Amino acid sequence: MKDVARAAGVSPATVSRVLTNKANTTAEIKNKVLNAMEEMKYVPNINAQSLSSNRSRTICFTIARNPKEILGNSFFSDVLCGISDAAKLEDYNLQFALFHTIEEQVEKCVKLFKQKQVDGFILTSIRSSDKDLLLKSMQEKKVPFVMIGSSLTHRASSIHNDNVRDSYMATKYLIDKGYKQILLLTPPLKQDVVYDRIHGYQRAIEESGLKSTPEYILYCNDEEEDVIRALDQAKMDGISFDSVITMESIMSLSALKYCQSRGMKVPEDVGILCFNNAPYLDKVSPSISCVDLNPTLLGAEAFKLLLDLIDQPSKSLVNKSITLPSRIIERQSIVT
Amino acid sequence: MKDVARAAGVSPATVSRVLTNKANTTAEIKNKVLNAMEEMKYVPNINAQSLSSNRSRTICFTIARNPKEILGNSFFSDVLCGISDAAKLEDYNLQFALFHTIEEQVEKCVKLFKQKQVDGFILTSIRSSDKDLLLKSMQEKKVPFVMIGSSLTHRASSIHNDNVRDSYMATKYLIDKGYKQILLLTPPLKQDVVYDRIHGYQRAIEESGLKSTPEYILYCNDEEEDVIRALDQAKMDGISFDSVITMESIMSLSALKYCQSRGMKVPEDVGILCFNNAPYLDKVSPSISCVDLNPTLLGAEAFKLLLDLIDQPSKSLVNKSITLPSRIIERQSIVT
DNA sequence: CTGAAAGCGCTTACAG
DNA sequence: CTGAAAGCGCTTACAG
Repeated sequence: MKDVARAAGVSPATVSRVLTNKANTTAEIKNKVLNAMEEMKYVPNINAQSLSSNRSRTICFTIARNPKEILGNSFFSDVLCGISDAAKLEDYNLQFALFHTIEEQVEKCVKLFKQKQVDGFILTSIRSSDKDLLLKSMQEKKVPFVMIGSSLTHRASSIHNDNVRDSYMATKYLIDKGYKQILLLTPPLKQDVVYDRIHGYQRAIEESGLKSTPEYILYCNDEEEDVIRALDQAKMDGISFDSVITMESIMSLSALKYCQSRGMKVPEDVGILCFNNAPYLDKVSPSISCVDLNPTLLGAEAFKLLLDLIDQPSKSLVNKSITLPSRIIERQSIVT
Repeated sequence: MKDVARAAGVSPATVSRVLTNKANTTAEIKNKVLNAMEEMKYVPNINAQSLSSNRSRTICFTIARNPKEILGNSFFSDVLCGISDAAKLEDYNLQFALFHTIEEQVEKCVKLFKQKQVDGFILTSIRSSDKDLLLKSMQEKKVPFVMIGSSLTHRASSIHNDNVRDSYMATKYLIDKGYKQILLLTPPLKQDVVYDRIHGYQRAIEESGLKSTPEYILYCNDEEEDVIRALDQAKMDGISFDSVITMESIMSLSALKYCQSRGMKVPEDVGILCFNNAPYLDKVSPSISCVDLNPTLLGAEAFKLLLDLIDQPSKSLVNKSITLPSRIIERQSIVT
């Protein structure tokens, strides 16, 4: 920097000023400095900048619990792409952290912030049971963060889909197609998204004058054998169904496999619909319809919201919450 | 830090020494300092540390070109998990950058390093045509990096599978199962991995006394319609086949769909095998066999190698290259 | 083994 | 609008 200052015939302070683009500077001087920087291929030391300004221009995207599973889910990959592209536009760097326990996450996030290594966080895949601890800790320490997903019990800035509405819409869509006995297949996770979707599903069922029976909600893990077992069990319990909604896209493959192995035709005998788009859904036969949540946009909006929080901490009290639209992608697994 | 020093009754320098764990310190003093840090919940400012020590303890994982496609591939998700866990053990932070063009990547990587924001890079998904520019630029600027994948024409530290051997093994495996007309389905990418696998495939064919015809190597994109079209074209060209190896796991789904729609039974009429494991492969019917490349280990090893490079730059001339084992996961798409 | 001091490369009130 | 100076919070030769 000193060298640039000398080359441009000004003081280091002035170089800093054109760099930060803050105080007004004569166009002439500004150009001289800019040229000098160009010629010398000057690159400012970020650490020095961060130390002085107390800002790192780095945010961190975190995934909690079972990172491997979650990351393999293309939903999160897309979110990550959205964040990355949005961050690039603002010249922010993106850090990435996977956690295996909630305690680890709390500790590390607070530490990263105190260390001034990271200005804020985008939190995702938080279990309901973890939210309490995590959100409270972050808020106490005044760590800026945005959550992907929502919470009934906690006030926090968040970006999310309207899970109740989406699930209502999905269920309604099946009903409109003539399906009457709709199974809801869900992982046994205590997450708000699960509760919300169950709620939306029930609302649609009831509104349509169909009978809402809790037995039609099946809890099972997303491994194939779990899905098959759950469906077999339902059958044995005398539960007949003409369609299935799965909460994870990967579960829909197992549902399809089940139907095919049991001689049920998809979509005529059984319709299949899942949440979240994924690259394999249109490559199986029949291809599987889904509710697309627009994860890339979700990521981009999460970044923008976080930036607002970082820039204007006072506003963080407002806890802005943004709901994004989603849509149904129609494929062969539902009758037309 | 000053406060800690005061509380412990020592100088800041001493605090720094116990922090960096370098110079010898009396156990007694060390404990006093440690206790003081604990009590005050002292967290060192990373930026100051980095500024002084010229080390950021941050590495960056980069994905070049079509990040969305690539990231959705569970291979890279697994690599990322491997890197993340390995980095955590060494208390390193992980930064993440997606690039849309090679020029962008070169510029940004060099900049991040010069800014002292990042100590080194893990490079992946580099096209052969980009390698020249990228590797040369990084080496010229003395930016430490490790490449996932290998290169014939460039000397660089890398972690990779032996693609020739893996492909040879996969082809041999099919031949041993009795398949005689093996189609190789590959994306039209100018990447070493593609060349190597073609080579291994040809070697196995020739060695087994089967005739090696270039028409059995089909180039097509991984979209469903591309795969179907390629297979239809082959058929029209009078190429009959009893098995298919696909280079991308997602392509195997389309190959399966093709066979099923044309009344060919898998695995009896046509066997299917793909490279890279993926969560959906065991959930389709029949489930699809694959060559598992052990991506998590790949990521972990990449990190370790990079760390060596950063710690001992002199050794970077050695360009260590590590080859990891892979294995075939047997599923239903191949006869037993 | 430890302390005082200089230095890392920036930013930003404070004067002018 | 600009410069001189202090300061950000560490590390690390240099003495002792």
